[in-house]
Amino acid sequence: MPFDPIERAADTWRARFGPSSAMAAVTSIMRAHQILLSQLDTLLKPHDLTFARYEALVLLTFSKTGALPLSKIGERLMVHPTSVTNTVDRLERAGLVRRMRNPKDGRGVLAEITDDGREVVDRATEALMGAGFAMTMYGEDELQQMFGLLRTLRVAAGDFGG
Amino acid sequence: MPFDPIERAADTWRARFGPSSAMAAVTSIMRAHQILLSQLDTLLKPHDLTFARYEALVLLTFSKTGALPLSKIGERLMVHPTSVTNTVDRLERAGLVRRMRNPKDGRGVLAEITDDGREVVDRATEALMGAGFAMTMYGEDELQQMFGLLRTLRVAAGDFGG
DNA sequence: CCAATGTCAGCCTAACTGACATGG
DNA sequence: CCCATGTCAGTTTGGCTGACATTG
Repeated sequence: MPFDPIERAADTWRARFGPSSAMAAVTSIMRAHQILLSQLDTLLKPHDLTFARYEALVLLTFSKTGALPLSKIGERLMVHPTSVTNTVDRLERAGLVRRMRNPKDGRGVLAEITDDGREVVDRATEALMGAGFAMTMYGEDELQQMFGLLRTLRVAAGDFGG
Repeated sequence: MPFDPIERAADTWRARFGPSSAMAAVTSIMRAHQILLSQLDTLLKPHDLTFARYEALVLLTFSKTGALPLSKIGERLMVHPTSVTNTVDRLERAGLVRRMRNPKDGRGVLAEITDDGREVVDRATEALMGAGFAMTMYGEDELQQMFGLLRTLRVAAGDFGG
């Protein structure tokens, strides 16, 4: 591929419909997501994790007791309740978390990370950090710039602050 | 949600593992993708399109004859051959494209956009542009900045230029 | 009685693997 | 003969809706 397909599309778009920078930015985000997910999942595959499951495991290691209500997990990772059930199901089948009744709320369920889970997440983290999260083409300032730019989108979507 | 969950995770991460800006940037891209896809798909739903199918249709309108080999579509949109087959299947079932034998290569198949397809893509484009591609929180300079930043990632992934 | 939590069944989308038929 | 193109079957993943039981 000798040319940038997104830039090419943006040029055609501009000639046809008008301003195209929003379309080019959106398409770039879509493609960046695809690239990163593919590379991260490849790094995580030897540990039998996907990025979604890895994120859930890391979140559990961040809590004092290693356990969180499923509702909290969904809130923090911003995923649908049924997706949390699904993710925890898979982690539980792999022996990386266990479900417990929430002693403080009979309606709730806690996901608690197991010793195996802690080992797996440590090794997976090592792999991801060794690969610089597939972002080694960026300098520190660029990474912060990207975080800042995208935060505008997240705020507008009502992710937080509100 | 009173605080930024990604920033919170980055702080915990930094205290635990060290530098976290790569992780924060990656997580931001993942979330941005999720937000945009949800909003764009909502805009496209009345037209019975997903963003992936919309992109394929637009690509066809960009070609002189309104037809492209499936292999070309996969290359431009950077998706797997079986995904192209799947996308074209759905578009064909909806009557928006039709399959034709490629006169220049007996192995190949062309997807050609139909008159219905052109009407649908025009109306869908109108909807997306009316909503500013869900990027109205950004100024022109920020959109270009984002495109430029993400291009570094796409180049590193070998998307083009080589 | 209403709200919150989580599960379940079921559906849709997209991506992938491996196998395969066809044609250059 | 090898390569390219596209399809097919089957698997995995995640996201969603709607219904439901349980508990606060």
